[in-house]
Amino acid sequence: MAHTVSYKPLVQSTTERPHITETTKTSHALARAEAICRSHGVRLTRIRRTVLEALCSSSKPLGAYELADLLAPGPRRMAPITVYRALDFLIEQGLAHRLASRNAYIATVDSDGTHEATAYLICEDCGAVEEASSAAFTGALTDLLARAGFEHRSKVLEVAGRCSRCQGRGGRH
Amino acid sequence: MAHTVSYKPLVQSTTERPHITETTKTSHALARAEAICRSHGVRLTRIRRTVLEALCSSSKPLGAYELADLLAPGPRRMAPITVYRALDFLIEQGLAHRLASRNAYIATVDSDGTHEATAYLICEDCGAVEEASSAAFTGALTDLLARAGFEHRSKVLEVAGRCSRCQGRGGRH
DNA sequence: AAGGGAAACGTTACGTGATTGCGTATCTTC
DNA sequence: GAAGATACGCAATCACGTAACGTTTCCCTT
Repeated sequence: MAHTVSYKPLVQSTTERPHITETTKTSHALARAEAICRSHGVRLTRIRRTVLEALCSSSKPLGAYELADLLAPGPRRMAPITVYRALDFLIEQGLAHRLASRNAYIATVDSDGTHEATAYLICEDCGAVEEASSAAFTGALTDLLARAGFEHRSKVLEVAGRCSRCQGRGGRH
Repeated sequence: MAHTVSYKPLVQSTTERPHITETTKTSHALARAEAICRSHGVRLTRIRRTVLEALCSSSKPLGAYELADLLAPGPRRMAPITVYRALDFLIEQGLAHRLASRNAYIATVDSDGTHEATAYLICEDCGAVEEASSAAFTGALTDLLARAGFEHRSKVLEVAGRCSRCQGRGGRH
């Protein structure tokens, strides 16, 4: 079956302002993903890879339906379930992350297996998201959980506000 | 117009295991809510109060549609938008909190206006949620944000796992 | 008390995010 | 190359949240 995946280079929509060319970042992340999947004994199929690529090359988190449109534009877009399955896989492997407060997904940047607590800083102006962590923060959170006797499985630390770049640009547009 | 609000005492659904009788907690919270609303110059209407009561007397977070059913059971349940409006109000006043990772809502316990960072510990076994915070945690997060030059507006700090009580009960049921 | 403006609520419909169920294809292993 | 497991296709549906617009209630002023 031919089944061409009409995948586009994912230029940022022209209404956005791309910060940097993300090609390098993307290829790095992909190489890392390949390695991780090999070591985990799981398959990074074409769909999963294209979803990950899309997440990597976007400067902002993407919704599942947005991904569906990006990966197979036009009237016959990818079925939601297909995207969700790919996302579930990527999240399980620690390659992507779900932003619960946004119903959107981003590629994980760090994730070197270091068990650091990561806060996601979501800019409400430009939509960009950056990961932030520190030893003090990780320590304090770990301590907090220990004292509560809580056995954590997943942490969702999301902070909404304005990134430093957008603060410089005066009031909210 | 008669328009009786068929509000029931909100006994927990019998399939759940209520930890304690929450009546005292609820009345305390309601008194506090009244006071806060008076001081803010806003109105704690009947709908808003009943929604808050429901949240207080529940041992686990409630979804908006769950609330709609609780507050007006039967075929003619409360319209979603009504519940959402009440929830928006309660959240604005700091009386309730939205758990983004769960699409559910809980009554705020602390909220003495202290600007502490609060983590919500969500037990995946029993569904209970507890608030946790510490000076170290607040400090570390504040520091993290400052160093990133990030101006925060709202924080979502949710940790999923198993509470101390459920860990005692062996493997996940 | 009458009136006028704002806030709260009712009703309907809709948009988006996410999942269920089931069948088919593809890969892996022996 | 047959069997089992994994991944994907397809359709329908559920769950969460919001838009738009009209009506009621409250509160303040006159």
